[in-house]
Amino acid sequence: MNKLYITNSLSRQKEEFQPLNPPYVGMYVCGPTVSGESHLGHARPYVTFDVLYRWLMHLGYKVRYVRNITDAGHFEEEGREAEDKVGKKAKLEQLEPMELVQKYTNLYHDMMDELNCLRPSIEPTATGHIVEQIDMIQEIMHKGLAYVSNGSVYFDVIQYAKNNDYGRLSGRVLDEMISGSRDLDGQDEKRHSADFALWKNAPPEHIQRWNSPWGEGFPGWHIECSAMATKYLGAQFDIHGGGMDLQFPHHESEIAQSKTASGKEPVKYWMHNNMITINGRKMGKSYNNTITLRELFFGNHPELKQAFHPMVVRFFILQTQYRGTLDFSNEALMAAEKGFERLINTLASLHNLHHPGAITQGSQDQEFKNLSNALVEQMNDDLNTAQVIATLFELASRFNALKNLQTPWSVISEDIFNQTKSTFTFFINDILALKPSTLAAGDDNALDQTIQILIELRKEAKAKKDYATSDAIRNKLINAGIQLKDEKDGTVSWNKQ
RNA sequence: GGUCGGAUGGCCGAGUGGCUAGGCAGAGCUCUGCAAAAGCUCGUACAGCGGUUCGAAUCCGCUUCCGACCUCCA
Repeated sequence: MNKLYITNSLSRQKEEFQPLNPPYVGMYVCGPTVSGESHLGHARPYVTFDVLYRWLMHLGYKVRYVRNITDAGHFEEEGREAEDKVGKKAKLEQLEPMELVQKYTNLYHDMMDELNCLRPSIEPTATGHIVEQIDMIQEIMHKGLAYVSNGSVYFDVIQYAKNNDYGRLSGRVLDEMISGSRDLDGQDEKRHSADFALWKNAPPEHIQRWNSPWGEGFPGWHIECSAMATKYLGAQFDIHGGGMDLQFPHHESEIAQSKTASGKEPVKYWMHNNMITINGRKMGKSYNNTITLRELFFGNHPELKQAFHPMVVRFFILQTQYRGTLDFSNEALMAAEKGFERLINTLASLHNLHHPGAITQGSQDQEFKNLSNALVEQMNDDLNTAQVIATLFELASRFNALKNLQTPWSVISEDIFNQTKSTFTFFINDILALKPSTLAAGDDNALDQTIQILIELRKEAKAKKDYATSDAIRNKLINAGIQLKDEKDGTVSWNKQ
């Protein structure tokens, strides 16, 4: 498979990826609502689409990656107590909305850095695009698919559905949604329960409010993504990503808005990552079962037996293909940690492993080549990072065997070795983007030189068969967090525990 | 209630008709002064019941259980 295939939620099938305007690719991913701290569940889409972003660039595409920051309050509009999340929290904490939003935005950025996610090309904020949102709402009104009610503006889903397939993305049938909808207690300003807000009139106590042709208010839940995606990627773009829980109503409504405004199908490929579960249930605010990324990284949570390094978390996420659910547990994370360390240790030792030369044809050259090729095919097959990692482990075993002289060098030619080594390194460093979690030898020159002195002393003791001294040096270093390893070739390496 | 998706060895997770991923844990072996690391070998799993087929974890039907969405949610 030389071409990239991705599962398009629109067709529910794997489709060959063909950009609208190669080599350019426009990719929009729904970002966080910065009214609270990012939790483990949030990490999944950002890691997933970070890998996609990296892979697309590797394939030679020029990618504009847009990921929004939702800093305008979304609200429980059908609940009795409609409320602005950002506004409410701000009052509780006695903070300015902007201050609160800034705090959580900063935290979010820090966590993304920890997870080694590349920053997007553009990171637009909802509050920074009120004008664009109002413009789009007016365009929709001109098209006759929105109406004003008590200072709010609603999208007329019934009217839209007469000429469009509302429900195509999420596999819903409008009639069933109508019959299955709940009693709304007559508080409804909407003509129909399926309609959704484009603009909401702001009650007096609402902190975030902007002037609009319909009075003071704030934008509806879905309009920001339509407006900002259109602004930065055009009326039609290639990829729109996000969590599966956003498929309906958020993305379905986004399509309706954008399509109404521009007359065009906005997105060619919709991609949705599955949820992270905990004890079999989706991790989410409404379930009160979230573990924030900070808690995870520091081990500050009753559910956690220990802290987990961000790279372990990234590895854990990538061990599953993005469309499957991923169940959190301490045991699963700890297993991931062990595996991750093995892979990273191999990578580190590979850096200093060189082919002895003089072998132009190895008995297993073909196998090494097949494994390298498999990595590419597995990425192209809907980003199957689970298989990629499995293949990397197979390569790791082979490299370790070569390093420890458990396999003769005759199995591999110099060329193939160098190629495979570079592919292996590239996939870990640049595609999966996993960084060593521990300080490798050499990163700290002073420490390394200090330890080299101790290694020398121990070597002298060993030469005199003074094992009491040599073992004492090693054991004391272990207590200090430094592990010495006697390598097969007589050298001694070390790493931090 | 409606719509959709799952059920894989002790655990996590790949795999859409035959070639029985991978990781973690476990057992054994090799290497080693001892460690650590590493390599090799082993366990032969696919919710249940039927069916299609020469052959099914993989296709079809039924049953049981679980989850997601339908309301803010990555």
